[in-house]
Amino acid sequence: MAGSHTLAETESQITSRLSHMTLDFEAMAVTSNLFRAASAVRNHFERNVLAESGLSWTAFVVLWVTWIWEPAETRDIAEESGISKATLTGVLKTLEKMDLAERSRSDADGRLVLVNLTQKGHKLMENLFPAFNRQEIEISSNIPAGERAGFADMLRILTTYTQEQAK
Amino acid sequence: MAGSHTLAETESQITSRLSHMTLDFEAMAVTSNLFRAASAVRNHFERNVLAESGLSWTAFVVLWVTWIWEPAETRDIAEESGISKATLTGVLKTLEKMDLAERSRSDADGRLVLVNLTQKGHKLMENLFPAFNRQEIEISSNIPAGERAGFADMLRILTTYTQEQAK
DNA sequence: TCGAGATTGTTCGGATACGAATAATCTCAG
DNA sequence: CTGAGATTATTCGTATCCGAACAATCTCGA
Repeated sequence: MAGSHTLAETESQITSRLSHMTLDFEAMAVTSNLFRAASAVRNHFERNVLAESGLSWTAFVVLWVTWIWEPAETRDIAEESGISKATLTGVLKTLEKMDLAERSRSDADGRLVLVNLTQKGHKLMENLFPAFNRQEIEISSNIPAGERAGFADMLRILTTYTQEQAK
Repeated sequence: MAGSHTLAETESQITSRLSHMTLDFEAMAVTSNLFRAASAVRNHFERNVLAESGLSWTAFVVLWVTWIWEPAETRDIAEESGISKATLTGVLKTLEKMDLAERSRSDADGRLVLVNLTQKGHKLMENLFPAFNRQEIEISSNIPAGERAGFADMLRILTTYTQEQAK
């Protein structure tokens, strides 16, 4: 959502379309900006950090989660990555094809599948993750230092609330 | 990214994996929470507002943008919706199949395609959008009223910065 | 006028995304 | 010990999603 129209233009258009209604533009800005920001930041990472490694955003997140919790169970990876198990199966296929991760059956529970990074996968993450964090610092630097924690808190509040509603 | 692990657990794991590096966890929290929040809020909308209409998130956004700027040029819809032109072609096919939108060639410029909502599309949006805004208000109410505008501002700052970098 | 270059929407190939159905495995009450 | 029910990863069908290649159309200098 990287619109070329200004906020004022958009509000004006919306008002003319729904002039008979009362709308909360501030609430609209909160969610609208949330999606625009997430999309823009994600594209930024894909272009500036992930592009050269040939990883998609999701593939990187899966690789990252696996790297942190290795050996990781697929159900946990899916949960932590925010994707369905069905999607994860496909992403793991891609990562195996790239020789970055590998699957193995759990001895303790035959239903479970454990995921590990290959040596190539480890090497990649040891370079990629610091590069990622450098970009995170660069991006965060646009928010006043004193407000960063509060900003992160508000984001977490939104996450918690919407997830709570899901139950 | 809706993890079951606590922030402290994750930080501890990361530190043990990259103990030889200095990482900025606050910057990490900013971007990480941004994606979690966007994902959670989007899922919330899909379940609570979009599910009954059978619209995907993207299909709704495209419909919304078209509705506001109608008749809308596809290049603008793609830009405003944050998707590629290739993706838009597919989504428009879906919307046409659902009899919610329709395409037509521009008389002034034969390369352009103009998009309009059908009567059914208008009717849907006139019900859907207010319902959407009600949810936006509900979600935003979790952020103190005095901080909402500042929060939206910070999100916009992130969007502007990362898009600026793209040039 | 005309044609090289720019712009636009579509197609194509491949990856991501999910819900539902499925097969394999485990649990645990009886 | 056993089998009904629960849990897990995969497969299947369908819809996104994107970059690259493409065809149609427009622009504008010579």
